[in-house]
Amino acid sequence: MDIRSTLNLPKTDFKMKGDLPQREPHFIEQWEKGKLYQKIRKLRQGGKLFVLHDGPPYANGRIHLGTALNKILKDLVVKSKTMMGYNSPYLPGWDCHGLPIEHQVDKILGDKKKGMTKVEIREECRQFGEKYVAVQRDEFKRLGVLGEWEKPYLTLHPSYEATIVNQFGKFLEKGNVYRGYKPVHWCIHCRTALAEAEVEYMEHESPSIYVAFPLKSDISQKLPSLSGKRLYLLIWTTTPWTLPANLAVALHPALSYVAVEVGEDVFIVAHGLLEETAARCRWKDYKILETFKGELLEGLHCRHPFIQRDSLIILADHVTLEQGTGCVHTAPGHGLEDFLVSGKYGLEVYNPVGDDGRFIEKVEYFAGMEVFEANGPICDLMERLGVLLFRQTVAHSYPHCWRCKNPVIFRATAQWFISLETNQLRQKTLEEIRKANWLPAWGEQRIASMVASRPDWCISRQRAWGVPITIFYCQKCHQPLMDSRVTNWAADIFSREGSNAWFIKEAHELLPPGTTCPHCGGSTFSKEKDILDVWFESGASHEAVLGHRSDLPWPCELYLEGSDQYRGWFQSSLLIAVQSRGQAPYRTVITHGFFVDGEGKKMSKSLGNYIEPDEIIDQYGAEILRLWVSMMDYREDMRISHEIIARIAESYRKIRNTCRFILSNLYDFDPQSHLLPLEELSELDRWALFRFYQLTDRIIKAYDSYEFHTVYHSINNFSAVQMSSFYLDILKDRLYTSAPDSPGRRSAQTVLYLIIDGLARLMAPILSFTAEEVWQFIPSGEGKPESVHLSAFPEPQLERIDQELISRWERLIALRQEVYKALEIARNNKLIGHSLDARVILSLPEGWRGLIDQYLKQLPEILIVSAVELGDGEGGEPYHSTEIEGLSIRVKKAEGDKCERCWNYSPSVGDNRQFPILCRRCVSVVKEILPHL
RNA sequence: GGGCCUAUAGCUCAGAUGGUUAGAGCGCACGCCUGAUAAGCGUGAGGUCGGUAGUUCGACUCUACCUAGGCCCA
Repeated sequence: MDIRSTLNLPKTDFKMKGDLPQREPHFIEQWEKGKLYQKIRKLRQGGKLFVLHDGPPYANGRIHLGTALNKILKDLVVKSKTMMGYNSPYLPGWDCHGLPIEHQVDKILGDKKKGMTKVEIREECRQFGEKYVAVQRDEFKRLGVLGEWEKPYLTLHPSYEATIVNQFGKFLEKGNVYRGYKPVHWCIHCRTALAEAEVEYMEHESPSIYVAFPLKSDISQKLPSLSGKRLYLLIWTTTPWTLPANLAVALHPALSYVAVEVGEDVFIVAHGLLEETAARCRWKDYKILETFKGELLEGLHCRHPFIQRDSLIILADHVTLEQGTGCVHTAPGHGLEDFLVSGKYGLEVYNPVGDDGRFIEKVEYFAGMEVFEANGPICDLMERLGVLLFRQTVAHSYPHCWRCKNPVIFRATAQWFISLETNQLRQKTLEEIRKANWLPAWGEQRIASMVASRPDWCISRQRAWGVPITIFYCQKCHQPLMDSRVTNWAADIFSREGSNAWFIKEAHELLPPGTTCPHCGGSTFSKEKDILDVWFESGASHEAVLGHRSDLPWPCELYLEGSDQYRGWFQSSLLIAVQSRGQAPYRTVITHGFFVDGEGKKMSKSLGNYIEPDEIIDQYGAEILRLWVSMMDYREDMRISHEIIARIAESYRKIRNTCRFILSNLYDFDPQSHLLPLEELSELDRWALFRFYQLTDRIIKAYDSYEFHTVYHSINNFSAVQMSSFYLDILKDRLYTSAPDSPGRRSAQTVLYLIIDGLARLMAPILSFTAEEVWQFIPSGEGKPESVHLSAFPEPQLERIDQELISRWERLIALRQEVYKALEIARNNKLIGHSLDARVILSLPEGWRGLIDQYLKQLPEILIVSAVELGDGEGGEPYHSTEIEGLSIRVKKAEGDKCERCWNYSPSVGDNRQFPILCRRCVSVVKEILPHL
């Protein structure tokens, strides 16, 4: 007789090896063909809404780990909310306009661009953007992310463009839009503004000069000892050509300054830079007359060194002791920091330099001169005037035009701004920040302090690829036509023809008929050339996407992006929403950290620590990437390295194998007919089920609070500890050796079925592929949906849990751990190999007698040994437990022979003449299975 | 340089309101099994909690500073 054929050994087609890179695409195909996403929508129709509004990624390249991580997190949220019963649609979108795309297209076009019209260039950009939308869409789908991929929202859609213009109109309408000046990088060769991304830093030679600004104000009140002296503030600069635009000298409020007497003159410089300055200016004998903080001089005036004009002394935090004199020449029209600080003092953003890089007419001495050429003459003049104390040439890193490679200048140009003060926009925005829920909580303070201190929003970009700023200029009086009626008219046209209309049509074709200039009555207009900042575009997404469909209401529940978006999308969205609706577009904002390498360092292609999503997907599967995302606490930076990925892949195998083992023992289980009620389950099985209920509760709570790493750790622990090493290990004997339909076996199978059914659901948001695969192998219970993603999380059923039962079993487990230490010693002494070789003799402390008496019969099963006895036993020193005081354990070789069927040792083996190789228990089972024998 | 954040075993995480020998899983080492087998089981070795100085009877947990790193600004 073949003994093995009388056993119920595990059987399954569920593969031990995941083969995820091969298997996953099949599931994606299956989901698409089966219209899974649409079925989910239908199923959840009418359920409570939970809308995560997708922040549009930028469509200018393939996805990287950061984008993958963001999309996976969103998918975890949407899937988990869906399985909690919410109706949680996911409409993805893309940011398609803007410099990064135009810049790439510029590179591709090269010189060809010069002969092209704006419309033609824009067409190239559109194709580029759409190409990457398609690429990224496939990459996101490959990650297992479910959503409305067929009809995503794109910022280049005509309807979206119209929304942008409408939203701009809201700012116009309330008077928040104004025209101002702001310094930008400017290439005088190409005669164009450059973005930061378009300048390259290269070595450049500049003059390095020290210039004395005579103090004009009377200082005797503040520093009487200096009264009557010839005082100068000494500044340092490497751009003499910006001196004609000097309007101020900045000091640091808290730094220490000195007034040093050198002959007849007294110079004011930072104390920390005195030595260096003195050496350069060749001051042989100098004397410190006074020491004071920079803030003391605030508001006093100097004279400009060669122009009949005053220069204000101001305070600025950007003043440092790195180089110079601690007194910083400030030209609001030629420096960003200068510009920002000068706003506080109401200084004019004065720019005396034209598009061609030449000084304008009214500049004394240097009108018409090109700025770089003016450096020498300016220094010569100052030398003659005796205000130049030092002059040298230095080589330093200086911005150059990425295209023509010439040095660029910083020059204020006309820009459109949105005022944050008009209508108390800043104030209202801060109030809305307080009302929203920020995760992590510190995010609230972070964005609040940013909004509180940010300058007005500069919305102008001197570019082609974007939505135009829909403002016209009267040809007659040159006043801008700022009217939301005009804006909305343009929006209407855009909604039909797209924003290209602005570049194709003439101004009069874009204006309501009969439009006249409110200032002069003029009726001919020209179009603004600037386009809108792309942050304005993506910031309008809530208006474009939400509030138009019943399942996508405004505001939404959640925004979920990287922590860089406090400055970006969270803020631009908020400003637009507050302006237009007086309310934040989101109730909750979650941020995640950035991915870094195994040492916590930023990844870069040049450092060689860069990992592409494809590397992981091709080698391990998207599932491993999903598991990585879930394992990490995303609120902090997330480390990734080949080691980390390898670890994850290993833990995946453990989870997969646990599932496989459970499935392999359900091959003959039909839940419809074999499922036993709770009361008929064995105590151990109930223990397992209760632990699973607890797990369910913990996991659902973790999902609900977006703590996915807790889900991962819980599942991991459960499958390794509770299941694999304890429950399943014990169960093998019962599953394999009992009669197939015996109550004990069906009891175990009932619990295994309930656990695997629930586990598949609980892990589905994270392990979307594996859960689906497992799902297909689970015997069909009542009303089992075709996809795990159409199911719901299991009920925790906490009320069914018998806490006392659990406590009793916790003690039994503690005992088991101690017995295993004793078994290990016996194993090392070659007394036993397998634990079934052993007979265990327990000597119990007082408090354990009752419990063990109660479970004595079951102990061999629980301990997986052949026999357990109570008493002191004989021979040698027993193992004294360190964890349970008073417990000692003896391990002996089991008595009797090994039953060839169940591998337990028993004196009963050999008793039965018909089956001499079987123990008593197996004899009866075999007789039951094979009654004819 | 500024704002915000992070720092617990090789890896990923736990460690309310400060209080016994700092926990888990994985990995690792060694062993067992060969009826979960490119699996399963067991035992064990690994941290003094980034550093320094404080507060306290007592700090991984509070304070300051420093170091390393991240995001955003400059």
